[in-house]
Amino acid sequence: MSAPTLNIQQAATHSKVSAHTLRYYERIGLLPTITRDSNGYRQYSEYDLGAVNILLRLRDTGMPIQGMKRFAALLQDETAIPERLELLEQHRKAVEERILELQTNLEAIETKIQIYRKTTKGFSSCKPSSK
Amino acid sequence: MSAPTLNIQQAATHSKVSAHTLRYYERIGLLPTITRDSNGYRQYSEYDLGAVNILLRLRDTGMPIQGMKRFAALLQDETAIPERLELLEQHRKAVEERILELQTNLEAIETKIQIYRKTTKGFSSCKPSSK
DNA sequence: ATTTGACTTCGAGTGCACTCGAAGGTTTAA
DNA sequence: TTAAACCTTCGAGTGCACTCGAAGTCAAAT
Repeated sequence: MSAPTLNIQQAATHSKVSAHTLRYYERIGLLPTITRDSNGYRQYSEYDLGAVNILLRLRDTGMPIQGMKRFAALLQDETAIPERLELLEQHRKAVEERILELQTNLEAIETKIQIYRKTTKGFSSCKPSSK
Repeated sequence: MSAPTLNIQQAATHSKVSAHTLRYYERIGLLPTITRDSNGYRQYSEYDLGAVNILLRLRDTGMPIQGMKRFAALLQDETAIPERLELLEQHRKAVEERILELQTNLEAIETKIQIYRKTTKGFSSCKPSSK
């Protein structure tokens, strides 16, 4: 058995993005390795799906398209493992900082929630007794 | 002593946003309580700065402008404490989910980092001995 | 008296990341 | 053989959240 390939709709379903987005990513250079069948239809290999997967992880952790392009370029250079590592480690740091920032802001919101809870508690204490 | 007010530049510096953004927020209805001096200059009260602060917390945790508008409207209704509470609690849930999602994606990225580290380790083990 | 600099409104422009739709080619099923 | 259900390219459109700049007003300093 040869390596199975997926068409664009299957790849889209598998990766949880739209086919439109997969075409867009390819045309801006994020996915340079997608091959075509005799009709010009895209064929997504296991490798391609892996590339889509990591790119979406980067996107979903806030990396802008420009950063994703840099990583995609490094994926094309098999000797660029240290550079990939550096990019990912820098990004990991950025994401960790982003999580901390979210947690800080979340705490401020929770403080506000507590204040509002006390306010409504004050009102509810005026409710008539059960008797 | 009367309540001190800040001009737009001071408010911007204090809140870490641009004066442009403060005017934008006001004109889209996020800040309906800003008063003006005799020249039409904006005066930011303590209350206004508090409103800006919570709105920015909401923004920085991913709430879209539409949601911020809803909260700003509730701030105008002093009887709407339970509604404010509900909005903030829903948002808190959304932020907690976002943090979990970030952590999941971060783990996937860290797995990739580990793989790359092993690859480079393989190469570095070919280094000549110190003797 | 005039220059500096901070403020005002208003509408237009920017950057990002898609998202869509038109026009056309191919395979599949009725 | 013709209709449906895919796929293709291409350029244009969308939504979001600002961001900017022009034209004008006003107060303080030179």
